[in-house]
Parts: sequence; C-alpha cells; structure tokens
Amino acid sequence: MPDAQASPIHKPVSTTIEINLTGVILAMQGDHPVIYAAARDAQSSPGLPSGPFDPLRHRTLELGLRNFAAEQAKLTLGYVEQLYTFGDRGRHAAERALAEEGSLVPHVVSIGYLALTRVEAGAAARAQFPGLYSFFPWEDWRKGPPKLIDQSIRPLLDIWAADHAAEAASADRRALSRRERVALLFGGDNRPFDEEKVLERYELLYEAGLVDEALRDGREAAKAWPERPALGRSMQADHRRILATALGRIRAKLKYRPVIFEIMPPTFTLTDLQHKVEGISGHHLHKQNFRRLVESGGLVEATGEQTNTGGRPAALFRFRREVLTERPAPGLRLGRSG
Amino acid sequence: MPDAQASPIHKPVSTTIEINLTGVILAMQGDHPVIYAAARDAQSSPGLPSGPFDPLRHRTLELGLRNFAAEQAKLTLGYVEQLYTFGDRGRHAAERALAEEGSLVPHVVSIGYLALTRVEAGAAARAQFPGLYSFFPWEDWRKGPPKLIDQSIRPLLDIWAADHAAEAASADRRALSRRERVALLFGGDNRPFDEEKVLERYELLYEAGLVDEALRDGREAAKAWPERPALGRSMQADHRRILATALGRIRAKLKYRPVIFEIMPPTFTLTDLQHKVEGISGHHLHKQNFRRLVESGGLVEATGEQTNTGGRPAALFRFRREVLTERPAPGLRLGRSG
DNA sequence: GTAATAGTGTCTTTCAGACAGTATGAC
DNA sequence: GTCATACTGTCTGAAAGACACTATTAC
Repeated sequence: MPDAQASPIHKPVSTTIEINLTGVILAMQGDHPVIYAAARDAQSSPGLPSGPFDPLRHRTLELGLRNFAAEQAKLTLGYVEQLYTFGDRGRHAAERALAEEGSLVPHVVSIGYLALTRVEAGAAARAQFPGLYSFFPWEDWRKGPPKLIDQSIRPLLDIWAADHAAEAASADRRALSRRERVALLFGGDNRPFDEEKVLERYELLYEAGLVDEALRDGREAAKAWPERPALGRSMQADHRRILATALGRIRAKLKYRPVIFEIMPPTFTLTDLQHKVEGISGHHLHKQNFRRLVESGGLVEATGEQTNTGGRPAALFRFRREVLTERPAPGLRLGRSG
Repeated sequence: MPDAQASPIHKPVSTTIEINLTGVILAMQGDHPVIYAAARDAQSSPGLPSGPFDPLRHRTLELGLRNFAAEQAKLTLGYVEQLYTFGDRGRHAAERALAEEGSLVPHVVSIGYLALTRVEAGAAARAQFPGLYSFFPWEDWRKGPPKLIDQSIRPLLDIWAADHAAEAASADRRALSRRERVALLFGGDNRPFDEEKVLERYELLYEAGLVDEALRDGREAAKAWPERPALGRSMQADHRRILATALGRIRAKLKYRPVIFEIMPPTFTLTDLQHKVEGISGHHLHKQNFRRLVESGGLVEATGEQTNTGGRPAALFRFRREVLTERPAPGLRLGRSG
C-alpha cells in the first residue's frame, strides 16, 4: 500500500467504482412482515430492488433508490431511510477475480435503504412479497424460542466454538471468544435474546459457514458442514446481509420513533397494532402494558368508530401526529414477553 | 446489475463516480472534546482527514479511512464506525457546474466515519485538535442554556419561521411547520433540549441560511441576513455536516454502548469519567445518579488504587469488560441535569 | 349458553431523580 | 481550622411488568 505521507494529493483512482442502491421494502400482510423480492426464475434466489446510482439520472441517492423501486417493484415509496454502505472487496466473486487481474470491471459499493409501505394484499402480488422470516427463521420468537435454534443452530455453533476454545484462552482479551459471542447473540442459559442484534447473528452464522451469501467470496465456505441444515432462504449478492441490517434497524427504531404508523392503515384497532409490532419485533408483548404504553404515551387517539370482526367490536384508533412535537423520542418503549 | 423483468438493462453510468472517505476523529483534552482538523493555511477553513477510496489500495472502505487517518493525522485508529453516506449533487459547487455541462468531472459521494481515540495532550499537536464546540457552540449546555441560543439563534429563527406562518396553516398536515421544528429542536417553553438531534439542528440552521457550508450549492445562501452573527466555525466541503452527524451519533450511542471507554485512559476516577461524558453529551449530570448507574450497572470496577490531586484522594476504576457478555445494551442510561 | 375477541383495575418491583449529608486529603 | 475534592444514605414518584377480571358481539 503506497503511502503518500500526509500529502493531500492523491493519485487518480485506477479502477472504476460503481455505486449500487439496494432497497428493503417492508410491508405487513396481516400479522406477518413481508418484503418485496423478485427472483429471475424459479431456480434462482430472490433479490431486492436495486440498480446503479447514476448522478445524471438521479438527483440524490435516495431519489435513485425510489426510482428503482418504482421501476422494479412498481411501488411509490413513502418512508425511506439509509441503512449502511457495504464496500467489501469481493462483493461479487466473479468481478473480483477479474479486477485483480487489472481489468476495468467496476468495483461495486452498495448502499442499503429501508422503506416502509402499505401494500394491499393483492393475491397476484403475493408471490413477490415473501415472508421476512423465511430468510431468518431464527428471528421469529412469537411462538416462543424457535426450535431451529435449539435443534440446529446452537449445537452446530457449539462445535464451531469448541474448535477455538484453546486459542480463546490465550488470545487477545479485548475480543470475545466464540463461545461468548454465541451465548450473547443467541441467548439461552438465562441470557436474554436481544432481538435487535439481527445483523450480528447473521454475521456469526456466516462466519461459521452456516448460511450462504450468494456469490460472496468463499473464505469460510470451505469449512464444510456435512449435515448442514437449511437455515433460511438465501438471496442474490449481499442482499440478505442488507435485509438483516434492515430488520435490526427497524426493531431498534420502533422503540424511539413512531415508524410503525408508516405501515399501519389510517385507522386500526389496538390489537391489530400490537400484532403488527409483534410481527416486526419478533416476540410477544404484554397486552395490557402495550395498550397503556400506546394510549398514555399519546401515540394514538380513538376515532370513536368501531369494527366488528367476530367477537366484541374493537375501537378504532388513529396515529396522533401531535406526539411528534410533544415528546423528544416518541416510540413504543417495548418490554418483553406477554 | 441486470435485473429481472421490470427494468432489466441499465445503461452504463455516464459520469465517473468518486467515493470520498471522511473521518471524524474524536478525543478528549481534559474535559473538552476535540477533533482532528487541519487547515491548509491560516485563511482557509479546517478540514477532516479524508481522501478518495481506491479499491486497489484499500481492501475495505474502513481500511481506506484508517489509511487516510494515518497519513494525515498520524494516528492509528482504534474504534471506528461508519456514520452515513452523503451523496447530494452539488456537494462541490464547482464540480457541479462542470458536470452539468457534461464533462467528466467525477461526482463525489462521501462516506462519513467516526473514530474515537486517546491523544496525549502534546502542546504541539493542540493546534490540530480544535474544540468540537467551536463548530457547534449551541450544543454545549454544560454551563446552562448557551446565551447564543436566546440572544441570536432563536430570534433569527423566529423571523425565519414567521415568514412561513401563513403557508404552514394551509400546508400538508404531515409536515411540521417551521415554528414547530424550531421549538422541537431548540427547546424552550418547557420543551426539553434533545441533545441527540445535533444533525437536525444543524440542518435547520443551514436551511435558514444561518450557517455556511463551504462550497455547497447556494440554494438558500441568497437569503441574506444583514446582521448575521457568526454561528460557529465553518469547515471544508460538507465536513461540518459530517461532524454534526458524528456528534449526534456518539451522544445517542453513549446511552447503550460503553463507547466512552474507548476514550478513557486504562484507569480513571469516576469524576473524570463523569466530566468526559458530560463533555460529549453536552450537559451536566447528577453526580450521585451517575455513580450509581456506573457502579451498579457493572460498567466499572475499582482497581484499589487512588489518586491524589488536591482534595480527598479519588479511587481509581477500570472498565469491566465482562459487562459486554452480561447485559444486552450496557451503556450509561444518562438522565438530565445535575 | 358458548366461543371469540376486546378491554379494564390494581399490585409489586425497579429505577431515575433529587434531597442532604459525611470523609479524607493539602495547607 | 479551612478549603477542596471525593463519596454515601435514603426518600419519592413514575413506570415497567405481571396478576386476574369484566364486556360485547356472533352463533
């Protein structure tokens, strides 16, 4: 790596760079979170809407993303937020090989975005909106701890951690051992499962060679697991990693910003609201506490109308925009269980 | 990246794109936060360490940034985190003019980073480490509400908000009015000052034409304030915006991650810890509550040693690494005042 | 009535915020 | 002693978390 010591003059960059914009478009179908993802054909993995940023076509990065969403998913996005910029070399294995031989294949840096939208459950569109948890089955704790974790993930990760137990003892004290990381991220032993650490869990599984990232460099892929189970569906390129980032982000954000209402219809029942929040945060909530939080927190107000859907009619509510000006961080300071 | 049906083929991007990496390197000098920023000469505004990402030289984006920090600030960074990717067209006004005539001047997208480091207060280096609050004097509430806000900022923003009072009433109900935004971001009238909203405040001031962003497009610059006061020092390019992002991020992160210890020496007194946290978060803390939080939260442990610096000797503490594995979000759940 | 869904009342534990005090050193 | 800094004990009120109970509809 040539060091131009403190000189502010840099040689022109010798490979072309391409900026890829990729969007996670999240919606709810009933109580289940879904994302827009299309597969080229029945064989290939689904991919998120994406495309190259072109400063001549797109006035800003975000407008570029909105443009791709409109073209590919046929959706006009409302809420959009930038997540993270992924730039690891080897993002596309094929490109990498070429690039290292000095060709001019562009290096790709991708910027991930999260968009929230309301989608009418058109039956035709359903195939294009797979369930979010089909990609991360270990993240759905609404029916209690997923069996997948106890039956597959933890046993395999224990083997993976045992491999390094010896080194860990002598190693750098600043870094956590593999065993500690597994315990921290997947809970168990009275340790809580922190639903926000979606990306960290995904990266641990990737590091252990238990999930595939299509076309990524095969650093760890050689570590063969003869009886490796299918841990969720994979996606094109690094889209599954971007999706993990999105899920972690929105789970965190629910707690201090009223983003959930971007996904709710204009009026809704509190039970519906609770179920959708549970769908995203991935665990059950205590009903009474949820209602208290949401009502006494001034997040919603009754419309006066009611639904009738089988049992006792439910009161309809709407989002109270005024909270935005009343409280610094209006969110659903959600606790656990219920 | 060719895609399924919707918009399969994208034309090759016709302008070259350059990715700029820019780092905010934050340290403490005593109780005061400082950043690395160098000016070319006495006349020009200071700038953060930065440079173009070159995939042939830098294995990852972050390594590229570390490289520029080493070259320009002569610092080997420890903790580094990505902040945000800024891509507005017109990031460099001069470039923009050329690019719109179809020339091949690159469009610049910049990725901001935050790094935390310990710096020995070498007197020689001091000039290169200006105080953080010299760029955002309205963010330092340690001595109470800054007079600048009451004497300059709020009166000017009130004028700016009054300009739009009429439109606001009729306008889109989803958007907050100027008056509401001012009240929300700068507090007053029994509204709290939310110290995390650093970027939002900066952007409001920028929108109102009260702060300069060197070389940015002059959309709002025409709005002349005849008696405009100096609201903090400006920086090169969009560096001040990146700095605002960094300050907002670390103020938020302090509360749920033990990042402060990246800046602390290996052992420290609780008073010193409190003062440094106050320096970053920008307001005073209640002493007893702070100590209770930090000790009962298991964030620190006594070393058994003591200092003697004038008064009663203070017990020395060190960071307890074990919290990382004990609690999901170990931070200083700081309250207000003191 | 029974099943199904909606909604409430209140207790306990935890913890943030604030009070006012005591302890140990240099001089 | 006085000044300066370090440290502690305890009250209060707001919520988070959990308990069990009542209400209104369709059939």
